[in-house]
Order: sequence, then structure tokens, then C-alpha cells
Amino acid sequence: MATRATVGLRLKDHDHHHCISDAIARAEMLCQRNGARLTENRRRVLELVWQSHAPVGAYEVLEMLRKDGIRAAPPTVYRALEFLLEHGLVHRIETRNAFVGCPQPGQAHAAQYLLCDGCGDAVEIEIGGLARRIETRAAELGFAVATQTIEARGLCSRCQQSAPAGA
Amino acid sequence: MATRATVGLRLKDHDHHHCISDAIARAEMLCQRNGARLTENRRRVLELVWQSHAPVGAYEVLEMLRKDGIRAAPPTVYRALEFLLEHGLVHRIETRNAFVGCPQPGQAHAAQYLLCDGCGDAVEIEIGGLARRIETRAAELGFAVATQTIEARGLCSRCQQSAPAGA
DNA sequence: CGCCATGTGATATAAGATAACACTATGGCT
DNA sequence: AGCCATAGTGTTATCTTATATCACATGGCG
Ligand SMILES: [Zn+2]
Ligand SMILES: [Zn+2]
Ligand SMILES: [Zn+2]
Ligand SMILES: [Zn+2]
Repeated sequence: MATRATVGLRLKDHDHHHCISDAIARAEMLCQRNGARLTENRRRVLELVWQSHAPVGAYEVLEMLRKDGIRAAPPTVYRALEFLLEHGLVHRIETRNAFVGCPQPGQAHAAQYLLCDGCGDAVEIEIGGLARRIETRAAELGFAVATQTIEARGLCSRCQQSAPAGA
Repeated sequence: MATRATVGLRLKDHDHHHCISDAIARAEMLCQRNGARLTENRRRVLELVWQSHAPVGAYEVLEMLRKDGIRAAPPTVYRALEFLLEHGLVHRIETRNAFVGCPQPGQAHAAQYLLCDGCGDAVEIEIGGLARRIETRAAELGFAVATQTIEARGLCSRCQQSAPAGA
């Protein structure tokens, strides 16, 4: 499959409950396959991260947990996020100090993101050969790449229309 | 000139004072040309950021300022950094919440970095066509890119040798 | 049963960044 | 010179993000 992402994923535009339940289903399969334990806490945090397609901060997750009546402290959330990161179930968006669900966990991939400064949505893309290109150039300089962070900020098509000129 | 960066820039390996004085000289020229004021504070912070080729945190700069006998508070540093960022004199390394001097200020460029997890050095590179490639792919999805963040973490050649296996 | 590994709860604190307000320096103008 | 507007600084307090630490629980296993 090529990049299956669409841009400007407003929650109203699609059955987002599917996004969430699919994500949980994928996570359960993947954890079972890898012998990892998707505990209650971890599952809940993953669900909360998937509440939207915009990256969500750790403390926002914490707020949501508390609103659900769960007594939680920062480490609760960070530990769950750490687990989810390790298993590729979420990615960290460095330019926002926030986290977003990965739509294709399990397949190794360098996460590449388009981040809309208007609506906040993050769209994970994969530009063919891009990661390879960086590794190759780094190797020429004797540098061994372990992880890549590629984030492009700007405006999605919808947000370009809403805020066209120097409004 | 192609990428003139070398990797693994230990301070002992080269006359780093040149790196610093060159950076200041470039900054002064550039500010004069742009009608921007490189005040004492800003110049000092730029110098401190250039103390090494490893990105330096805002609070490290603050520490250094204080050791130089200058009374400063966080906003002092952040304001200076903001100015330097605006004028392209430093770049922010998102994966480290830190700042590093730009070796080619004045020329618009999407900063791309190799970040060594061993020695901490940051090497700015420019992979031909990479930025364009991302913009093009984004445009196909209707997304207008404003800024890009490209950071590759790993080990420079020297640090690969020092820490070869699972040491 | 005792032991170890993994996960959790709770408190405190570190690290990074900004808000707000008062004051000063600078340069253009009359 | 005196005045003004703008840009820059000092200071304090606060906010946001992330970890360290220690105590407790749970479950597998010799
Ligand atoms: Zn959705
Ligand atoms: Zn948008
Ligand atoms: Zn140098
Ligand atoms: Zn190194």
C-alpha cells in the first residue's frame, strides 16, 4: 500500500470510533504476538491518545484519565507512554512534546509527519526512499543512524482555506 | 560549496576558537545587513552556544552566563535565543531541547542534523533535494509545508569505535 | 513457602519555557 | 536640548514537561 493517509482528518469527517477500536485491536494482536502485556493502564492511555488525530500531551492524557475517575499521577502516564513507544504503538512528536497513535504498528518504519498548525492534526506519511537517503548520506560521513525524526509543520488543505492570507 | 561538515568534531581536533570568532563575525555582518541589533547579551549567548559543537540547553547557557559574573534569569537567555533563531544564527534541536550555532546563517535552508548519542556533537548537513522532496509529497496531499525538522540520531564514526558492541 | 521480575501508586523534584510588569536604552523628531 | 516611540532588559512568579525514588502488589517458579 502506498501512503494511505489523507490530510485534514477532522473527527466529524469519518467514523473515528473505528480508528480507535482498530488501533486497540491492532495493539492487542501485536502485544500478544510479542509477549508484551497490554495492561489496563496501557490500553486506556492508548485509547486516550487515539481520541483524536492531533498529538496529545502527557498531561492532557493525565487530565482525561482523571476525568474518567482514575487516580493517576504523571509517572502513570509516562510509563504507559514509554511502553507504547517501545512497541511502536504511538510516536512522539518532538516539535510538540506530544504523542500520537501509529496507524501501522508492527512494521518498522521511520515515522514522518505532517503537522498542521491550524487544526493540530498529525498525519503520518512515508516518503519512499527518504529514510534510506538520509542513512546513506550519513554513512558517507561515517555516521551510523539509529533513529530519524522527520516532522513538517504547515497547514493542511482545509486550514489553508480557512486562514488564507495574512489574516 | 557542498556540505562542508565533517563528523565527530572534537574540540581538540581543530582550532575551535576560529569556529567561535567566525560565527561572531558572520553574525555581526548579517545583523548589520539586516538592520538587527546584535546586543551585548545576544552576542554573549551566541558565543556560549558556540562553545562546542554539541547543542546546549538554555539553562546551560544561563549557568555559563552566571559563571561569567552576569546576573541573568531564564527570560534573558530565552529572549536572546529567540532573536538568534529568528535571524538563523542558531537552530533548535528538537530531540534535545537544545540549541546549536548555524554554520551558514543568512542562506535560507532547512536545517538537517546528525546527532551523535556518544559525544553529543551535532553536525548540520544538507541533503540535496530532500527538503524539496518533502514539500512536493506534502503538496500532493494538499499540505503546505512551512518548516521542516530533520534530525537523525546515532553514532559518529569516532563514537562507533569507542563503543563498538553492546558495551 | 521464599524469591525474583514486572507493574503500579504516591510524593517530590528536576528541567524546560513563558507571563507580566516595571524600567532603561536608543534613535528620530520638533 | 526636550520629547516620544520603540526595542531591549531585569525581576519575579508561574506554567509545562519529565524523572527520581521508594513502597507495595502480583504472579511465575524453584
Ligand atoms: Zn480517526
Ligand atoms: Zn489543519
Ligand atoms: Zn569548532
Ligand atoms: Zn560521537
